[in-house]
Amino acid sequence: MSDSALSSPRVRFAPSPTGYLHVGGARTALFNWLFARHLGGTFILRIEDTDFERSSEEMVQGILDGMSWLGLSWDEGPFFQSQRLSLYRRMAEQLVASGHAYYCFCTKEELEQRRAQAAAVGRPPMYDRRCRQLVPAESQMRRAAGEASAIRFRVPDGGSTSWDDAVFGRVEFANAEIEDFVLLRSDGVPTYHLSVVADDLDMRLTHIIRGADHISNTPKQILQYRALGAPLPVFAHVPLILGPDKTRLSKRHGATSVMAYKEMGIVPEAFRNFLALLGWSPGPAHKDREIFSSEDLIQMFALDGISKSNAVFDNDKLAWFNTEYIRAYDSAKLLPLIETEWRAAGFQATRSPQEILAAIDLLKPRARSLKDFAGPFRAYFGDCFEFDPAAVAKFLADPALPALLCELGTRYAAVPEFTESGAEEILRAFAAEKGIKAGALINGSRVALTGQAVAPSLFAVMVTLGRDRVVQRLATVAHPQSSG
RNA sequence: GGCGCCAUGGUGUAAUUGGUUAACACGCCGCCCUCUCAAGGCGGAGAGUUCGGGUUCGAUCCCCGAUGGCGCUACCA
Repeated sequence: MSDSALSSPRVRFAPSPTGYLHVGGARTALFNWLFARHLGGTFILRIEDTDFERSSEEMVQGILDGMSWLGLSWDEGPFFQSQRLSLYRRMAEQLVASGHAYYCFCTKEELEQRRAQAAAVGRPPMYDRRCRQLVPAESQMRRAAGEASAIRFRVPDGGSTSWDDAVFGRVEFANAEIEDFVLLRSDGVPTYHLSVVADDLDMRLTHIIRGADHISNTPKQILQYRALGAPLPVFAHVPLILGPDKTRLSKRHGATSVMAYKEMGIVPEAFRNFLALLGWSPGPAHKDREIFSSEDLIQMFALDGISKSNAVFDNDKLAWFNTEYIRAYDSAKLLPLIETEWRAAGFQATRSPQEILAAIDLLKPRARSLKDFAGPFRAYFGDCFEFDPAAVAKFLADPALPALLCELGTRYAAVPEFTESGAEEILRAFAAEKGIKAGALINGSRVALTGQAVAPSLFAVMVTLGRDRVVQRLATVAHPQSSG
């Protein structure tokens, strides 16, 4: 690695648009981004869409959306491999010309058949290298005759290929274990093995930070670097993210695309913070802290903090990060996120901006998700809300209560000033006068005012709602059907 | 099957790189607070570091083996 690699590294995130941005990919992107930002390097986005069958534009958009939701900005790209095919073909031909690759005329069907045979006999299902023997003249003739051919890499017969992984240390593979892999398919489309190194080289990448599922592909790529006489980048393989059952995270574990978490009401910074700490740690100096802003993360991030073992995705921990972030957010910063939820839920806030901000401040300490603001917290932002049947059953079951609440409302209507402490005094005096427990009145009022059994301190709620609304809602409990 | 990688409470991570009763967070349980639910405060359970051998005065840490998990094993990426 050259000095310039350290002073201004170039890294990339290279997803293939065969699915949405999933959490594993998002974390790989995050680590690349943090690494680049930490060192003042360049973060490149490259879309690996050489599998035309499975790639789609919709998925490309989904990946871009996921990236921007997480705040992962890229400096170059997005580049599309589908638009760079000539580069790969040129490199494949160069490899043929230098004797590092050869034309293979075996058809897909033949290969499959031989693989099946090998498996039946218990032999390793590697390509038998039969086209390696072909003399150039014959290859040339068959190609001229229009016979389809792929280009395969000529893997050295003996020895081994190794590298010093920034995460895993020295990793070594015997060349005998590596088959003569296909570089260029017979239709002229490159395989992953070719296009990654062609692009990583062309884009002058200094560090390849990617999932550990690529470890066994790495020697195939290193062999190409060597054949080309090109310097090796630093490889850093990141452990995988597992589901609760410790198998690789997949759809059957539930949400797997990052946008699904957005839709669950997760705040992007919470998700980013959570993701950063999955398989990476800032080290003992920061071991007692877990809430890190992106600036913190950028400042602390280093490859040597990446763990070697796979990590289990823990929804509870993510939920905790989410509550922490929602609570810490300024209500003004929270508002646009909440407005998005309202729009999605078809809810219209009918109160003034100041009232809305005050209500957010009151509610955010007990929000688990942004969704709460468009669901159970509706009553604070408008008059269109529903009564939770369980809450009604729990605190409004006493048939005498509605009339009492209505009367309490008239007391409130009569006082000159409506304050938190004043409202409490009135309620408690009223309870004493009627010979009932204040708690019954308080709990009943809460349901009457918010539709919920759970809410912040009742008198704070009252002040936030404003006297008129309080009086009106206490009165309407007597007629629950006109609650809307 | 072959090859590669990994292994600290249920989960995520620490442990001055061989040196105390293995720490922190999430989750769980209990108590306090209290008008509900969170939050907060206090306390608790939960690992002797997958197992078995070594090396060493001493191993979470080094070595060997076993086991388990994961990854790769395509003209997918």
